[in-house]
Amino acid sequence: MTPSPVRLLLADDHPVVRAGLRAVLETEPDFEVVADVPTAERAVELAAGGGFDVVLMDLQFGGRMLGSQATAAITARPDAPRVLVLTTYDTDADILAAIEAGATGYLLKDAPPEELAAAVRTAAAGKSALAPTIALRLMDRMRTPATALSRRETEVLQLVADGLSNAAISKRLFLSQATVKSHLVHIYAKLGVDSRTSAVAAATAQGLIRR
Amino acid sequence: MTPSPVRLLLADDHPVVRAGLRAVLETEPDFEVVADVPTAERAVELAAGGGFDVVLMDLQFGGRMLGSQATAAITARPDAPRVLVLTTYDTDADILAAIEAGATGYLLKDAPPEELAAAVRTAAAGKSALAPTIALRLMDRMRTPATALSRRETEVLQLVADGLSNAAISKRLFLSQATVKSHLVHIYAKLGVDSRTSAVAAATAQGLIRR
DNA sequence: CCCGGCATCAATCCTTCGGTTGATGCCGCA
DNA sequence: TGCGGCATCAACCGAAGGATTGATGCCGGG
Repeated sequence: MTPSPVRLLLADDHPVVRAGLRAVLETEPDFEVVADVPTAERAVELAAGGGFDVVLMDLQFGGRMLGSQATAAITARPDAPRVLVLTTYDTDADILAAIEAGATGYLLKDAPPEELAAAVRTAAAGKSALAPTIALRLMDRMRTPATALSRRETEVLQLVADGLSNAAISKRLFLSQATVKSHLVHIYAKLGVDSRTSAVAAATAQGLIRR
Repeated sequence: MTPSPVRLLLADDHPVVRAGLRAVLETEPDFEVVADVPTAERAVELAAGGGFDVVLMDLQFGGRMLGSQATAAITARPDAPRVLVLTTYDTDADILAAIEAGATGYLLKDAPPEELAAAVRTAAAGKSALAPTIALRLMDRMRTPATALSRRETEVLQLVADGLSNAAISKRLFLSQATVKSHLVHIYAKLGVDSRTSAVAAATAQGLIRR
């Protein structure tokens, strides 16, 4: 008998990557790449129509909707396909956002083809598929919660990285400057630094915030 | 008659991207993808052996040798193939490094297949092939030298981005703090900002420094 | 040859950032 | 139910960073 194949939807804004994924995945006899789309919006539309088992979703699209938002939109529906996030970078923020959005797995684009195929099968079976690097990262984060910034702290630090002053941040977030400073002090302690610029440097190095 | 095809070497550490480039380029009848390699070192070795017209070279490899170094090594030899740099990011520093290393062209990975093929043909003919975005960038830089940071200024700003204080920077570069501050003032003026953190933000946004 | 940009430094002033201490309310978990 | 983490705010103070002015030597291009 021929088992029913795994039906795939590819979403990535790079034509070359789409072609590469197609080439790599179609060598697997039990995979069928049904469609590939260049935007997150198209992915949501197509996925809503049904007919897919697994969606391979990039996180960074050239603007507009984020991959994590698209992931949330897709997984929110009943009888939704599994979403495998496939991205180049591995910032903590991205990983958590994807997982919270309901992604079944998280892979890096430099993964070898076998790993990729294995992850797709794992995802199709409904099981969680995390790249080894990612898994390690999450373990680390669990083990040392001291390093983990709170939601609010991350928010503040991101604005610092964007070049805002404490005054500007306090206005943006409807806080007093005292609160902003307080958050920063906690951030410094967690990151082991003693200035805003080095906090940004440390956080970007650890992938806690977006560049 | 059949014109002799353009013989290609692909260098990229992402298996998926290599497969994608192969898939995209092999649809062109006048292209022949002779080999693809996952490291810059292998690219230099193979290119040294001859037999290639154009090398498609990634800039970011997963460590060790940089694409720009490999580019320099390849173009340094007599009778070298043309090198087309193909990368995801477009920081000014990367672009200039690649061009100084002797790259014939510079493309972004999100380029559509037609653009890619056109660039390869242009490069094979020995002409310069720059992606529109990149060309614009260079024009901008030429037109407004005010925006261009001097070597020293870039050096200082990079250390600021790394989280160093003025005192630390002055020690690192064997300068007085006055000089560091002076550089910073010029940097602020050129970038149109008024603090170190926003200078870092602006510079990373414009790709003037590494993240 | 001289102008202009780059790199270097000094001295001043003052804004604001950073460190400290201390306090409150809320929520989740044990 | 009470502890601890998170988020919020206040007041204070010292210092680092930023603004300003001004000056020097070097080098390359017009």
